[in-house]
Amino acid sequence: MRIEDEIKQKAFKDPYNKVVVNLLYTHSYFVTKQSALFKPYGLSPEQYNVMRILRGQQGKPITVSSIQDRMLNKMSNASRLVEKLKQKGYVVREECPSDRRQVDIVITESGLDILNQLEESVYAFNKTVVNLSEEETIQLNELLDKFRG
Amino acid sequence: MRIEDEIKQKAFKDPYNKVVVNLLYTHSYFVTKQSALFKPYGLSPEQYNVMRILRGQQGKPITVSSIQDRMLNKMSNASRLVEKLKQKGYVVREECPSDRRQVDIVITESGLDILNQLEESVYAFNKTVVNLSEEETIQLNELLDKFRG
DNA sequence: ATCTAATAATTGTATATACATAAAATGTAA
DNA sequence: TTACATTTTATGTATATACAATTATTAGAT
Repeated sequence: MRIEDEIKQKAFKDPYNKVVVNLLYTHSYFVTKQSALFKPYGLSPEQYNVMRILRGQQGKPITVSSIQDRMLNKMSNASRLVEKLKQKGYVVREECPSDRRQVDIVITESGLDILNQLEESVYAFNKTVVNLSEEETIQLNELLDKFRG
Repeated sequence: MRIEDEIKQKAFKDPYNKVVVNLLYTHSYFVTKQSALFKPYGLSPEQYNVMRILRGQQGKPITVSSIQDRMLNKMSNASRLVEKLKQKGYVVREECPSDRRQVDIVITESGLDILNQLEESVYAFNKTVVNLSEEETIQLNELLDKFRG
């Protein structure tokens, strides 16, 4: 459905102003659907994402600021998010030996378990929710990459 | 820059899983930049959007629930957002005569003023921040529209 | 060695979001 | 009319976000 019809707006000034609204609206559409996926596990989407970052380390510790760098939402608070994951037992936090300012984070077995449990349903959900052919999806990826300059 | 490099992830399972991350990441990239635009005016992006919805009514009142329908973020709280705009003097709220459950909202002169002041810089910002040609932008709009099924 | 600046993480605070519930008004059926 | 469900808005609450400030540590300059 055209974005103009969805939000009942007559027209946009130009494609640039339209695409900005389209990005915001499509994001909201997606995260609203996605939230149901994570809710049963007591994880927020960004918490899931951080767990994936940690798993990608394959046992190697990663500091809080490196997590922050890789997070999808740069403005969120890695320190507090990690604290939430620690409370659930999904990560451990330990002082970095080489630099005592830093804190090393590692995912636990329990964290890996929950990630594996979630993984298949996340993959299936993503494929289902994106109403595009594979070629269109590749094209959309290219345009989004270029969008950010 | 490719999303894999930006978030330092090696690869994605398939284009669908990649495009989901790309959408979230690009959204965050955009709203982070955008926030500086609205801050001097004491408005959040969604507050600006609601003011635009109200202006689109051309003086005709609109109910809180109709505003909610047209908001970009469906989960946000139109009632409280309208209250914030009222506190700033940008909207007035009055009981709907035909249905006393409903509340009619109308933008004020002061609200229209601030909107006009913001408009040019928002248009210019949007055109600048989107690093795409006009054709690519049109294509991205089509793909986002289709994305939502 | 000491002073200063820079960095890493945490904490504080105000606002926003997500979601459930409540309160008021209306519509409908008996 | 009464009873009950539905609709519309507002409120309550827990969590998340945005951003400033603080604390602790390290790096670099003199």
